[in-house]
Amino acid sequence: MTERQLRTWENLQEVTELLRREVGRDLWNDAKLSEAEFTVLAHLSMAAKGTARPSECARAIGWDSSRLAHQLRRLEKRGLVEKAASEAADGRASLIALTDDGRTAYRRALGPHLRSAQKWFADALSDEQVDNLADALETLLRHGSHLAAATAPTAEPRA
Amino acid sequence: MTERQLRTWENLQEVTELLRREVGRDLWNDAKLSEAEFTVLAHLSMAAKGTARPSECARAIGWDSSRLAHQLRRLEKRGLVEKAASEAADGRASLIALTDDGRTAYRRALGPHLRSAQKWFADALSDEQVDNLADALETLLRHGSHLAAATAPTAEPRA
DNA sequence: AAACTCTAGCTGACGCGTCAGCAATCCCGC
DNA sequence: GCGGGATTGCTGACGCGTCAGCTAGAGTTT
Repeated sequence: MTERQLRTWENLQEVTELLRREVGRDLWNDAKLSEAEFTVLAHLSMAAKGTARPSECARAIGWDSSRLAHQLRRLEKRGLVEKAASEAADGRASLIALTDDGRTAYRRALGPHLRSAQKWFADALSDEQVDNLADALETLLRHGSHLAAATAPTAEPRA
Repeated sequence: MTERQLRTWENLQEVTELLRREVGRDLWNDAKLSEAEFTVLAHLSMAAKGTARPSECARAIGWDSSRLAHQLRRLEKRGLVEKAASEAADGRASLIALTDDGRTAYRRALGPHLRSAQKWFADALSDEQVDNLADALETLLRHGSHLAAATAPTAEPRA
């Protein structure tokens, strides 16, 4: 790695840690939600009737099932989510549902959260910078997904 | 925020979470060190004689003192760091020192860690993409520091 | 010197995220 | 039908990071 690449890599870590912390703090101050809680509530709010299966939800937001299960336990403790009876044929399936409190909390959080992202991120960059950043991120994402697929945790077709 | 800005913001979060996880995993597999441990060991390795004051170290790596204290406790438990007698005039000061194990662990981790960063980050991007990314990150960092300074936790000159 | 304030350093509580591992269910080939 | 693998969902352990709050020494004010 060149000096420039290394510096940029370090900068990436520094910037993302800063943004993560500050936007997370804003979200907590504005709406008493963590970023993780917001993410789950957002997905459930999109879903028809505010219900979803854990596995489907996990896939949609890119988490593993364990991470989601832990988060659901915390959300349930806060009363923002509840387990619903699943009518699926599959006996393994369960169903999670947004409570009224959960829906309200999400609705109240959405606006401030977007404003916070704008304040810390969008306000800083020109249109051209956004385009360039988007390009680099897409490249990194493709590259990363490609590499990750090679070490796939999902059953790999035996070579 | 425009649609494009929002998508880029979401992509930024997704990419950085991916890189954080994968590079962290590599570091653990290669050298049995967490990213946080590596960061502290790196700073102490730079320092003359492998010793530093907590406050100075925290400032250098951009952590608050609490975060560093917790990490030092874990590092000490692993025997990679130890408290040294401070000869400073200031009775509050303490001194932390790299142990031999700590220095060895860092030396062994450095190469693989750089290779991992190259694999996940530098290999993906063209020189031009790196330049553009560096530009955007610098802008975000300046913007963020500026905003953070306004909400300064450090004693603000009374208005 | 007493009182105030600032700085250095630490700790406990708590939410987050990874990993290893478990139980139940489903599905497929025999 | 039955045994083996895959999928779904969960849990406990443990390291990380934030916050509130504490002690103690240092510098300043009155």
